[in-house]
Amino acid sequence: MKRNEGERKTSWKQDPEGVKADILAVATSVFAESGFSGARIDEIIRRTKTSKRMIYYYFGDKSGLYARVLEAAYARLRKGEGQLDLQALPPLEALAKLAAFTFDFHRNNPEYIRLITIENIHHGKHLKQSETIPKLNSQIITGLEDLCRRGVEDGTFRDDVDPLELHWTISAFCVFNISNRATFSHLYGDDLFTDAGQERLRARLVTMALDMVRVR
Amino acid sequence: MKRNEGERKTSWKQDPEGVKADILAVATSVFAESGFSGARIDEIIRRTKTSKRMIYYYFGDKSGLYARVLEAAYARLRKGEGQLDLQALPPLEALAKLAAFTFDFHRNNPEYIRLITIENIHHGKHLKQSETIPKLNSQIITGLEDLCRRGVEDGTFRDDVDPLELHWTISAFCVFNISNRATFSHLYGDDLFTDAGQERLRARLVTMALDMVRVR
DNA sequence: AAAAGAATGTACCAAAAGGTTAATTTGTCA
DNA sequence: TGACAAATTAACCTTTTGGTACATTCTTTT
Repeated sequence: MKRNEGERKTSWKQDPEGVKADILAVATSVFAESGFSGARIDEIIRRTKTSKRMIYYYFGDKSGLYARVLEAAYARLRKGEGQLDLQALPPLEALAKLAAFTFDFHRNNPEYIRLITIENIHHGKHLKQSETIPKLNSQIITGLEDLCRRGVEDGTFRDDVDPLELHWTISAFCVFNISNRATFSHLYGDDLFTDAGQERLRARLVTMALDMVRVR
Repeated sequence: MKRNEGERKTSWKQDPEGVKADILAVATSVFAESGFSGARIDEIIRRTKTSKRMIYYYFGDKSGLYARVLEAAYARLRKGEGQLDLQALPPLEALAKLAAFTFDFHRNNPEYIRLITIENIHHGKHLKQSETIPKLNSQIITGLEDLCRRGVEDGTFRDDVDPLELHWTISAFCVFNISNRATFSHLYGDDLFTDAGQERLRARLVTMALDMVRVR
């Protein structure tokens, strides 16, 4: 695949969307792997079919690229949840499904969580530049509000449940599972990160979520 | 305070421990503020009373310095817990105290959590170099094992409680509260991070911890 | 088909950043 | 007290790194 030294690429197709998508995909991996400051523009470009110039042509600078990567990560994270169709289920079942799904989804997509963790290290400064992300995320809260309202109406939920607190708790569980895996497993062993361990943690989360809302 | 240009410091006291402590304290702040790759050696040294050479003299290189910073952070984190004297309380009360204390302690010492989060971004590679940290952390688990044993004996705890899972859950709650604050509060508002909100979250954690172990 | 503009590749640059060299001062011990 | 080791300072060096200048090729429009 490697071209000879000094040989110049003498012909190509214009493909702005393809180039942007290529860069974004690779940048997602590299940023998730090494953090914002640790990621190297040259490393990103090396794994890409295009040239360094294109990053600056389309994304302005390293921060701009990271902001777009983060945006895409949030979009895909919330897109999954949106497809759950929680309205179709009784409230308690819907909550159980949401919690279990979130756990699995984060587990299967650790890159997104890592990007969010990295963003927190940098005090959320790229997030503040985005206009699309806040809209995306309000959906999950309105979804939970809906769920709680239905639960209260049919008598299965207590009436003092805070949807935001519920979301916070589920997120804490699912995010920690990814973001602190390296140190936790090194200090305390792998037991909770085996398939069996993860199933136990997921069951624990579902139990906790249901206990938070259920009438006593 | 600024000395004139070119003026050379012509007299000083030797103070290895003081210099090391100075560097460690400043490096803790700078690493916690900017991450490992984002932190600048020059910035660390600028906030220090000593000169750049001293970092390399005492800590080898940037990674070595970070490893020591992380070590110190873990030590102070666990030291707090060690002073709780949980043996003096009935198991359920002891667990409630531990959970609430951990929540407050992490909240009051966000730098340590940030350092651990940063270490996770870097896949725990500095942690692997440390020999003292694993020993420190095993204490918290043996403490919880003790607690569970006492609880089972006096009939207040179920007999299938996993101390490690308990620790994992408490950590998830307390760590997420710090590590994801920037993005969470930006997306969903500050409500849970006000004093009142934090009290609710702490109460929630205690409830959850007790529910995990209590006989039904 | 010519011109204009968008997209792309290559070579290069200036500054930043981690790290080192060499000299100077302080402390210790025979 | 004088030599030797430890501690410290200031200046310097090398590589890395994000970013840019400029030329070239593709695409569209007139």
